Amino acid sequence: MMAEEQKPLLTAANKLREYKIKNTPQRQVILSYLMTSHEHPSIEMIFNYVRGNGFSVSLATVYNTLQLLIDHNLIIEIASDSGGHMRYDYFEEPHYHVICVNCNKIVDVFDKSYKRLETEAMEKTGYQVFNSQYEVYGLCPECQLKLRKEKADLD
Amino acid sequence: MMAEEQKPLLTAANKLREYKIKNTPQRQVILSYLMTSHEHPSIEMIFNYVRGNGFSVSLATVYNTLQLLIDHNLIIEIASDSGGHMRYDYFEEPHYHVICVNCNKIVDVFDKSYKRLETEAMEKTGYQVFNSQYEVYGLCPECQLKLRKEKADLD
DNA sequence: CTTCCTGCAAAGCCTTTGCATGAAC
DNA sequence: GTTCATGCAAAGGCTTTGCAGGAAG
Repeated sequence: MMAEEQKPLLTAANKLREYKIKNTPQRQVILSYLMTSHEHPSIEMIFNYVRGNGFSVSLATVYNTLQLLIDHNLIIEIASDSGGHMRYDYFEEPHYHVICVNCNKIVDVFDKSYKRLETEAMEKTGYQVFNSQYEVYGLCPECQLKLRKEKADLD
Repeated sequence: MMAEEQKPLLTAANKLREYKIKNTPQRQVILSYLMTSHEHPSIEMIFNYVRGNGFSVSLATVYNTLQLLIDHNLIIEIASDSGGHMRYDYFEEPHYHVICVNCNKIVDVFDKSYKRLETEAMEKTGYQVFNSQYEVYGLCPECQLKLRKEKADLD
């Protein structure tokens, strides 16, 4: 097992140091949650996670911290549409998201080929491109079953 | 010149009829605005546009109408990030968006090759895919100049 | 004639802000 | 010791809701 997986809080602390962001317990917990879970959590999930692990935190701090991490390009914001709540994701390896429109579960696909379009975008528009995001919307396998069953029950 | 370009309100009315959506002046104006302008307007821009053209409308109706059009897959919502305001776009021909992070201008690129990834997403995740969106973030040519000038003025 | 859209105002919710305390470096 | 993060509570802004009147089909 890799050291990083054993001490996520330490890994997060190091990452903060690397980016010259002042280390606080709240920031370490929030970042380590984003780095290790693959839940793409919402603000509320993050807030509950931090408190649930015995750390004090306020919503204001969650908002502040997420904005800070976004500004440093450590994480990205995902518009999860149905429900209208933003979700957050540690973004080291380029990947795209497949989002369930029913339960909002988000799955990663680690294929960065979509990044190739950044060049085309630059050439066709003259924009100086920094970044791009690809998102796919559909129904996850569980929700496909659930909805099929609900429909069957109506018959 | 094509007929559609001459009578945008009529075209919008027909589109509503085609989708079996009850025709009202507000809906016609909103849809025709989205179909003809390439501004990817925000809620507020739509509200002002409708009133500016001599039609009565309330914010509640703008929200209702946009949600209705989204539910019928006539338009899509774009998360324009900086500023946090949603933008709306008539979405007939598949295309992706290049968004200026400084002035929020959104430009279309009509290359649907990104849609090919939907198949991969389906195979890799088991999701039943409906839809996908690709967005590129950068600086538009005008803002590149503006920011370069501002920087020069500091010297 | 029935359905259901509009628009107002109120309610609701999420996010941001200001400021005092206290922690990080 | 200085800087700056935290957290509370209050303010702010956007979006939704309920309901009465009225338009669309």
